[in-house]
Amino acid sequence: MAKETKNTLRDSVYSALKAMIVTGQIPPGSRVTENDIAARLTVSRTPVREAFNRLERDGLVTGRPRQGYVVTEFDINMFREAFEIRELLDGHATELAAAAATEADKARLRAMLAECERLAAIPERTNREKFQELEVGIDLHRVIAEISGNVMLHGMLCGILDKCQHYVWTELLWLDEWKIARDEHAEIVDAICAGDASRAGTLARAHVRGSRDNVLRLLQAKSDYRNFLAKAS
Amino acid sequence: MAKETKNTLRDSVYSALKAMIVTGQIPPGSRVTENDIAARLTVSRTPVREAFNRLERDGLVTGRPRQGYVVTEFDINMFREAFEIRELLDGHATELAAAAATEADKARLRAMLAECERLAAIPERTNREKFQELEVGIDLHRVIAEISGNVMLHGMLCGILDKCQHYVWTELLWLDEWKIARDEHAEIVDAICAGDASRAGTLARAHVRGSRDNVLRLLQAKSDYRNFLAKAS
DNA sequence: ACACTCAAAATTGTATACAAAATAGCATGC
DNA sequence: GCATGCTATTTTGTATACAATTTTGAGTGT
Repeated sequence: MAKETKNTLRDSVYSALKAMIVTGQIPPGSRVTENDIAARLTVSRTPVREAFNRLERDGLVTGRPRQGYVVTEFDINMFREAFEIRELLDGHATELAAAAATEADKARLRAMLAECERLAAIPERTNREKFQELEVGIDLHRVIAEISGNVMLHGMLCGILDKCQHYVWTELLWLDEWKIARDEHAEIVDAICAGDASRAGTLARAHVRGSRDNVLRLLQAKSDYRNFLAKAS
Repeated sequence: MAKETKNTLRDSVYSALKAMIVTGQIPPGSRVTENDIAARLTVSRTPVREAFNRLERDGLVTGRPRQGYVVTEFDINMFREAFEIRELLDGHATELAAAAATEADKARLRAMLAECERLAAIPERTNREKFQELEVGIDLHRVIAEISGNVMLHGMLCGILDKCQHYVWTELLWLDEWKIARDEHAEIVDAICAGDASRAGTLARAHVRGSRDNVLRLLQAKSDYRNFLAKAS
């Protein structure tokens, strides 16, 4: 997970809070107070405040003046927007990666695929192992963006993935389209290794659209269910 | 310029600092100390620190622990990256805008074009009026992104434009391709008003590539000149 | 003249104290 | 019983004090 402990408290608090949010330990919609976090991490409020500022800029929490911070809740529309952008950025990054990947890069991607396969092959695996597979699958996209060589593109894509990761986890965990994603990842990596930028990009865009459809279908079902309950009462 | 004075000091400081950086009052590469800014704005260091945190997240300043903040300096490569992303995002946003624009939106765009024309027609205009024209030209892209309806896309594009705006200003001010940009803007707005998403997107992408070429050519010339001087000494 | 060391100054990082505002709870009136 | 208004508590916003670290510069020795 690349859990780097920086030398300043502010960075530690930022990393810790971000991890708690991304992994869903602090669920979306929950109110978070400075004193609370400061006490939990045994630091003063100052570094906590600065961490909140950065998280707000990341879009992971939203804060209104004098009303504190709330872990950002995504609605269906925000997901639609995020995936729309991801299709553009991820597609382009994958094209670039196909043109720029060194042998070491290709080996790295193949290793991540193998790790996914290994985790998928475990019989009667627990949620922990499912989470791990999802995480490696998401990291694959981060690494591809890194290989693209466009640092800004990499940063922006990571930002979007961070914002969605928790939802992707908790939602997709119950879906059974895992093998599809694995196959698509394998195809993308293949195209990159073959240096076929055009094919890699097309595959990546289709993959993002597929993920979007899965997530949106689930969220829509949830929403419909809530409406049904509301009408019934 | 949409100069909104928020109710908290932190936001005011953030806006003020951002404006100073974006307009080049604080030139790129210059070191900025907390005490300095705090004194200039007659506030304590606390809100200044928080503003810095956000600006760092925006990429407008870069800070290393215990070494303070420096206004981010863009090199040629960062511009290449930024324009590469802008081509994707701006192109897509323009496509969306062509499909989503209401009559009020179209009127707004046409008004901005007219304002550009008016500023361009002023005889013997000063730098101030040139700046204004550039600013409206950049704002046009922000507004198009807003009309697209994708809030996240709008936010990301504004972030990129903010980072580049100062450079675009100071560099392009000396170029004479203004009429080209005006004509391209007019064509884009025409396509949007006609509801021709495909054409609007294509035009927008070509326009971004054109801007990129202009900026990169200037920066390259500068860089070559510096190298020439270095070799001569 | 140059390099090196050590101390002093400046600057950031953190904690805490105080002020302002919002929320919550209670009491009062209808 | 419910709504309304006030107070009390909680929580954020800002300022300031202190600690830690980096930078600067003077001074000394070679």
